[in-house]
Amino acid sequence: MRRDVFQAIADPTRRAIIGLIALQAMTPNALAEHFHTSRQAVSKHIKILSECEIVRQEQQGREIYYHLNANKMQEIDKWLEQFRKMWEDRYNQLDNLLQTLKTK
Amino acid sequence: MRRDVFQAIADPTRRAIIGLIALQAMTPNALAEHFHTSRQAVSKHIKILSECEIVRQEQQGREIYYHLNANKMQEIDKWLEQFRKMWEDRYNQLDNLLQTLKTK
DNA sequence: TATATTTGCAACCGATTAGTTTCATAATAA
DNA sequence: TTATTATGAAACTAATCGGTTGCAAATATA
Repeated sequence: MRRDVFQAIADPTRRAIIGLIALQAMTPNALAEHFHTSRQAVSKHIKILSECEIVRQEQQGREIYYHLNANKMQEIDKWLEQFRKMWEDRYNQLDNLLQTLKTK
Repeated sequence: MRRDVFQAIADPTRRAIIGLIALQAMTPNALAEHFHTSRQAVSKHIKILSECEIVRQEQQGREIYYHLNANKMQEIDKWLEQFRKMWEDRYNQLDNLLQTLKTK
């Protein structure tokens, strides 16, 4: 079972879950209300996010609040670092402009 | 067929391909030498990267040089933007420190 | 021309994915 | 105690994924 941040954010539902709990910690039930899938399906997504430490749980009675571990998101940022100079490069900008004109 | 940048970078081989062509445009054959898979398998990865515009091809005779479209990488950076304040937040840093101590 | 090289595509295969339904457990409420 | 509620886990399924082999087309070389 491959379980890393990149595989975790590949799914659009999981990205949405991450976006939601970034604003506010939430329970699985509360999260499920935002999607057109079952509560169990959302729970499976949360499990994947837990396994690669993108979320942390905080038990409160029978409810479990899931928090975002933003530091894990930083791992993706770190990988992007090697390309950052490239998209800021003026030659790359020009190349992009030419490409855009070509497709029009 | 879901085909977006996030799904494209989920596979470690594809991330390696992206890393390689970021340094220098390469042909599929040259790329395949870096992996323990067949040339065709690498070609399939390139196809996926092409379909979501992460790479662009430049034909030269019978060879095809694949270039990185760094601007597409920027899309990921844009998504990360919403979390950037969080991991830079000193409270998040403290939370992370406490979590580290707890697991030791 | 005949041959070798570079590449993409199709068909196939086993493993994984994202969803479902059903069930068990633990905490709260009547 | 007896529901009710919140949750995770198990079993199953259709679709997708990442790999393979074999083949066809186009270009370069002998």
